This record gives sequence, C-alpha cells and structure tokens, in this order.
Amino acid sequence: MTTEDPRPGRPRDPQTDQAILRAVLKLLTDRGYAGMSIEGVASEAGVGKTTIYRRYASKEELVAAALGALRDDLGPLPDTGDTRSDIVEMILQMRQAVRRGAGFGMIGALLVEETRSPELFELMRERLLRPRRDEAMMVLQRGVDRGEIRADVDLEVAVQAMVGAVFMRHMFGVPESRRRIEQTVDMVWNGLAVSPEADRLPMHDR
Amino acid sequence: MTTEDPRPGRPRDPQTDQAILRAVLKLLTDRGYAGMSIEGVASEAGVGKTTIYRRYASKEELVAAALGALRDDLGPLPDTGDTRSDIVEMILQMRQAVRRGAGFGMIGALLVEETRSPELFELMRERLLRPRRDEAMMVLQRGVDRGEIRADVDLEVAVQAMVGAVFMRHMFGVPESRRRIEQTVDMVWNGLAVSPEADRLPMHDR
DNA sequence: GAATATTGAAACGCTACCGTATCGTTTTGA
DNA sequence: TCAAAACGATACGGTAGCGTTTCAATATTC
Repeated sequence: MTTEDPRPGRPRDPQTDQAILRAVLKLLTDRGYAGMSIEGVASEAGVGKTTIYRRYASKEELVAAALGALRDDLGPLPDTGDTRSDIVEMILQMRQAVRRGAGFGMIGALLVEETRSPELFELMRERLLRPRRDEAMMVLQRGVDRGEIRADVDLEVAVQAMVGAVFMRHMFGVPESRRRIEQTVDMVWNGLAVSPEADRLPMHDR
Repeated sequence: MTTEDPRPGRPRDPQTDQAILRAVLKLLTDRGYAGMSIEGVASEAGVGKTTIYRRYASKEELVAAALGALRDDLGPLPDTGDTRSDIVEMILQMRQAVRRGAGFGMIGALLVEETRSPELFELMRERLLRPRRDEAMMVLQRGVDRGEIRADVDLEVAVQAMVGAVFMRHMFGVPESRRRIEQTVDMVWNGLAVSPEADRLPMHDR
C-alpha cells in the first residue's frame, strides 16, 4: 500500500507538511481555534496560503490533520520495582510532556470547541489523553500483580484522581512540584479513612 | 458609600447591565475569547454597541466585569452526618453548577487566554474555583473533626484528587454518574494499598 | 420647562481574513 | 528537453468586526 509516487511533477515537500502542522498546533495552543487564522498559519510556517489550501479544504480539516499527526513521545514506562515511585515518575513524565508540547492552552482550545466540533475533541482524546491513561493503568496493574494494590480497586478511577489532581492544581493556581505529586500519590495510596493501620511509612520522610 | 445618584440625566438601566454581562458569559462559553465579538454581545443582549462602549473600554475589561459579577449560587453545604455522603452530594452540586452556568467551555476559553491575560484566569479562580474548593475543604474538615478522616491528611490534595477525577472523566469522555462519583470517593477514602483492614464496608453494597 | 445623560440604530472608514486566481520559479519523471 | 505538479508571492472581491460618530427618542434632576 506504499504509494510509489508514480505521479509526474514536483513532489510535495514533507518538511513543508511538517512546518504547517507544527504552526497549527502552536497557534491553536496560544490563540485558540477561533483566534487561529489560515493566514497566520501560513506566516508562522513560512509558507504560502496556496500551499495550505492545496492540502486542506477547511480549517477543521487542517486542525484535524494536525491533531492526527500527534504522536506521543513519552519515554519508556518507569519501572523502579516500587509502584508508588513508578506512579510518581509517570506523572512527572506527563507533566513534562504537557510543558513541552501541546499544553493546557490546547486543551482549552478544544474544550471550547467541544460542542461545535466533537470530532476534534475526540481526536485529542485518542491521540493525547487515552494513550497516557492506558500507560498509567498498566503501571497500576503491575502494582496489583505485585500484590501492592488491592485487586478490587478500580484502576481507571485511580488514574482519574491522581492525574486530575495535577490538573486541578493548575486550575487553582497551586504551584506544582515533585513533592506535591508524591503527596498526592501517597494520599490516594493510603486513603483518607482513620484506621488502625494508619502508621504506614510515608514515602518522603522529612 | 452608596452612590445616591446625584447626577442629572437619564440613569443607566441596571437590566441593560445585566443583559450585557449575561451575554458575555454565554458567548465566552460557547465561542471562546477570540470568537466573542462586541457586536455579537450587543446583538445577543439586544443592546446597541454604543451602550457597551460607554461602559467598557476594551474586550478584556468587559470580560473582567462579567467574571467579576459572577456569584456562586451554590446551595447550602450538605450535612447528612456522614462525611462520605456529604462529599458525594457536594460533588454532585458542583456538577450541576457547571452544567447550569459557565461550564467547561468557559474554563477552556480562559485556559487558552491564560498566557495572554493571566488576570482573567485569576478572576475565574477567585470567583468560581476557590470558593468551591474552600467549601469542599470545610466538608472534609468536618470529617476530621468527627474523627472519620485522619488528621494528617492534606485536605487540599484530597479535594484536588476527587474533583479532578470528575474533570478527567470529562476529558477522557467517560460518562459521569452518581455511581461513579461514589466510586471515586470510596476509592480515595479507602486508598489503594493492600491492608489487613481491606474489608471495610463499601458505600454502595449492591 | 431646561439641562443632562442613556438608549438603540445607523453609518463611517479601517483592518484582518476569507477563499480563489494568477504569476513566475523550482523540482521532479519521462 | 518537456510536461506536470508544488512552491511563494501577490492581488482579487467579499465579509466581519473594529472603534467612533451622529441622531432622535427617552428618562431623570433641578
């Protein structure tokens, strides 16, 4: 199914493709969907408008292509032998990824557009959110297999809570830190309830 | 400090004020900041453009006024006697409030604008997010006072995790329900860790 | 009744962007 | 060398929104 390029004429420059999609992600992130213009993308990518219109018929198609081209450059799953440490490392990785690439701005842009174009939001779920959630659940599953995490725990809810806490800190304006992530994992790990077993070792003991 | 309106001339119509701010919130929510136009606000509010420009010098000022006028119509704090039930009810209340008023769309709109206008985001924190967080923490504090929640638990992190889970479900596209909220609270309540005390009564026992 | 300010409507010139078309140049295959 | 397609640049007419001005009608104080 590999297109052998049997067509005559000058082939499309793959670097141009890349530059366009990169520009879309950048402008989408810090201008929003409505604030992003095709001319802006062309200028940002150093490309003629024609070049964009030749590839994509509409703004939505263009954004969809940019989201579709997203690949996760998440590192390998952390595996320190200790599940709590693994979770902390994983969340730190996620935080790094959000900082580097499409961050909260892009989440916001698509959140606004969710009603109008659910497909775009779904695309982000597929490309950005779910892969990371799945990795997180694998880390937790390893904890279950090791006998560190109870088998009856709903791992999906656990991931929602721990990752959600990071998000809420951004919302509340609470500075994020490794310390705070450890605190979060510990809290979810140990639970809130008073219990005779309440003197489990804290992860960080300063 | 009550302005006694000693000025001559026709006074401003307070209903007009209200209509403008309501229109701003609506358009901000479902068009985003960049997608919201002054003319659109005027049209939505059934008001002349002049009337808006007389009050606000810029778009940012206008939006700030709309956010500043936000008041929480959160009901009374739930107090069933059981802290877990209280938490569940409170999260359900929040969910309702998000549905009725400025919802995920507005969060998205301000998230996009965060870099450009941090003051707007801060205003939302102040008016929308922190009041609810504070209420949530009061509910948890009551649990501590009752001896249901351990005193060494960081209540702020607990709130971040439980509310954040709701947010992440929206992000992941997982349908929300009372059942799922109960599950979340139970999970955070009991923690993940294997323990001899693992046979605590689940909140919903079907 | 006189003075004053607000209101909605309409029009202003201006800019940004739309989507399309045309251009000469460049890069490929035949 | 020639045909074909991609490229950046530029220009086109059209629309939407900008922020301002003018206007007649209305509401209020003195």
